[in-house]
Amino acid sequence: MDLSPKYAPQEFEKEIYREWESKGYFHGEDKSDKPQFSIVLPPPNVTGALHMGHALVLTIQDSIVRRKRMQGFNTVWFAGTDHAGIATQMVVERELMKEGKSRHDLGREKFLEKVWEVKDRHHGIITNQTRQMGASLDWERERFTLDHKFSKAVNSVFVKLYNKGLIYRGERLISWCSRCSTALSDLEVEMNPGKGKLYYIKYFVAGSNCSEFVTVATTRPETLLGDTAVAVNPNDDRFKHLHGKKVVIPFVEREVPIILDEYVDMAFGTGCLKITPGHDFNDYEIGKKHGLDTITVIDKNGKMNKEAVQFVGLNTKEAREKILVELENSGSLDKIEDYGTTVSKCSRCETVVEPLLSHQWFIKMDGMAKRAIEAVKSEKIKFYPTGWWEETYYRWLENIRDWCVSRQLWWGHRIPVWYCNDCNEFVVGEFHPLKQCRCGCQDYHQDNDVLDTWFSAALWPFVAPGWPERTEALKTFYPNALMETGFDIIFFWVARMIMFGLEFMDDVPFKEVLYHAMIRDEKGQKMSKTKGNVIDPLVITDKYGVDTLRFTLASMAGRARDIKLSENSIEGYSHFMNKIWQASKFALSNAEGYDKKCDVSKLKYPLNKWIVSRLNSVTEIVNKKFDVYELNDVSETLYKFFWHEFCDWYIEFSKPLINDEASAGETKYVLLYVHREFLKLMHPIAPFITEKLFHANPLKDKETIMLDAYPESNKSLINKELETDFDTVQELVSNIRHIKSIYGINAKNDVIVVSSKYSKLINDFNGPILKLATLKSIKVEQDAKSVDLSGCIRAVLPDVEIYMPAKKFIEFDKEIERLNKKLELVNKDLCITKSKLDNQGFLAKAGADVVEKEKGKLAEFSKLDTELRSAITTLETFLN
RNA sequence: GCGUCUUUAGCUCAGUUGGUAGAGCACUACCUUGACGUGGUAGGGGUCACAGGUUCGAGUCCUGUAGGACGCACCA
Repeated sequence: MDLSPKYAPQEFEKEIYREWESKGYFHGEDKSDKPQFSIVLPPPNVTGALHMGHALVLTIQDSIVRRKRMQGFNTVWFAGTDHAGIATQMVVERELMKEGKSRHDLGREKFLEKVWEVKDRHHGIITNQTRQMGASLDWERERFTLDHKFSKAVNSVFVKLYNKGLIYRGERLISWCSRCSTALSDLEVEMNPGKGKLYYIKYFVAGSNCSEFVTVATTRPETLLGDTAVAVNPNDDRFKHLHGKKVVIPFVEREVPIILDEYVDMAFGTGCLKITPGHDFNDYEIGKKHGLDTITVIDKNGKMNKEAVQFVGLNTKEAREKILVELENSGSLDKIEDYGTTVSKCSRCETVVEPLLSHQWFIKMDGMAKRAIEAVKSEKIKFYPTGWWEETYYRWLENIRDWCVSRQLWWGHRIPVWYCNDCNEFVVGEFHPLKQCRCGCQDYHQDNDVLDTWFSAALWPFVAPGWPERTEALKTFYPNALMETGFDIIFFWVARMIMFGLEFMDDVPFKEVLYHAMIRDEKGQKMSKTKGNVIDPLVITDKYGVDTLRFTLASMAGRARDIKLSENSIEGYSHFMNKIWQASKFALSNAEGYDKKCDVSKLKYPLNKWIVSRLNSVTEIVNKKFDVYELNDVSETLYKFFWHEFCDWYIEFSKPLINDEASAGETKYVLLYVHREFLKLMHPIAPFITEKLFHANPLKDKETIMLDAYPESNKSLINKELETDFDTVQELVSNIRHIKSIYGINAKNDVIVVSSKYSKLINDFNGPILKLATLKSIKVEQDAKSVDLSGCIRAVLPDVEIYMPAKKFIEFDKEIERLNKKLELVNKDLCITKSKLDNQGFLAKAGADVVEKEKGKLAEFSKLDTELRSAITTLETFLN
């Protein structure tokens, strides 16, 4: 097969993916003798376009999945997309807004038709982009979180929870977004610090004829219309004379009691707190405790309602301004201070949320939360990276509040509750009730609200394989082996999946959870369209190839919480892909004449033994790191091995062997063999380039690399001694290159090496050393006596002395200076080691192996020291 | 306020159970070496935030201080 001169991924990626998918390689079996590996894709929003976050998810999960598949697991990666309630509805509402229309102009049915159209349009986009990333998802099992069967599952869950008493309908204070016009759960509200003011307002004591008053401090004067009490701390002496009295709320002229509650902080503000149970969560609690009325003064559109006397119809901001003016005029406004406060905003649209009293559906969480905590504590579920998220998870679950699951939207799973048209009694059931109501009426209407998107998402691990049907797939693939997701949705999603999994399957939904980092720009800023710092994965893959992006992301997927991504770093990794391409070209163009019967366990040449040993050592590390999901280490290990061992040393050393008939057959085989095995190791992270090159390798042993076996380390092929020896050879070459570089010697020259220990080794590698160190000849001597040292540049490494006759280059003073520098370094090492060994405490308390090691070092450094000194003395005699 | 994490070379980060600090990028010099200039070779560059403590020995363990990030809860 001819390979193009440069790495050009655009030429083969799409075709390879098509081939994989059409041959059904991604599909796992419902029933199989093989062990299962299952994982669900966190379903992307149907309306979203692929961004770097997706690219990271797909890279990590696909890498893990591909390796497991290669390891022989019956592997399924469940594909799906999310209907994403508010987000999707907003997309369509925005489209309508351009025509000056609202969803109410269309009506529920027509509006939903439109949303489905949008869904169908976008679905193809996001799934194709997902394919483009190389994701080996089981598309045959693809689901949509609002498909028919999913709805069945959702209804069934709702009804079961209701029957167990875990779902209830209640009138409560909830966070309301007036823009989205829906209730939100606690998690969908973001608290941001903001600048505000603290207003001090006088409330006159009833019956005092405006002679007596209390001053309350508030950040939201417009809510005073809904005040139903004023609270003071019972221990506060300043207000003892007012206990039992009432004050008059301005404008509405309502008399409300002064109540006593320890909640009030005497030191803050005036020590006097106005209570508005209808528009503040703390006040609501106090109101409940003291049996106060709850008065709502703001409606669902964020406007003042009919309770708001002369302010009816104004929005809250207008109302505040007007109220302040009037308070000022009447002398009731004491003062205004700047005040740093927190503003609660809708996480979706950033509208300020209003606490509102309304009827909603809630799920009781405490019981399920306890089980969910236990599942992690008992390690039925293990978190990766270890030791990071457990605390956060426990804390949230320990303090969990009931989950408000109803949303006043149209797009989503409609709540399976039917109300009698006559008496308003409701029936909870999976289907429209057939029986007549207790009141005798037959007509029902379904609840208008839908469920929080995360309600259905929480069912994903068991609905994906078929629940509520008891399918074979469900039996095989539940619990999932792994859940992989961003830590930002640990509460939204992970915790809830665990709770629902335990509740409905009586088992954890997955055995391990792997959290990945957030992608940021190179400065650590969040990527956002408004900031203009977005790196589009599709632009990147067009330019550098999918494998480049995947490898970059994998290299950065470490334990860190942030990934700072720059195009620069991506470009760097594209060089690695090119390196693989180029080295492959070399290996493959030299394939002709390889020894077909070669057996890697019976190699003749040390160089070939060495690289096979290294391959197996690296394979061991890669597998170990893969097992604990440290993809950054996997990538780094592969990068270093391929570039700095296979290319820099093995390929270079192999050249003389390839040109020698005696060694050519074996060396060519090993070249191809290591190439093929490397491709397999690399395939999970960089699937396309490895598949492409695999087919070009004559040793290819499967129709696709995807289904080939992932390499296992063969320990009998690891030769640590040889690996260490080879380090010495590398050192030798480096030292010679170093001297030559310093003296500017470019020509081939002669070198004498004195070493009793390594003479055989150096002779074994004679040819390659000559080539890499650019030498004419290398002469190996057992001892230095037979060597004429005059005019030699000298280098010393443990058990090896190097002499380079170079009289015409040598500058004796310069050379002495160089060696003295070396000596200084060695002496520093020597000192440290000596002081250790002189230290009685060290000798007494350190482990024997450590002491031995130090002694070895001492011997080595002493020897270097002696040799360097003698070299310097010799040179000095030349000087004099 | 509480919790989790973080501070190592100019930048981005590794650093296993404590045993003399590493990589990539960037930088400097040299090399038009038949796989690759998207390359090669050599090199410079670090009081491991600070202060204590444990230890024969601390980047690594403990305590505190100061930066930084995130999460949770908030005093109206």
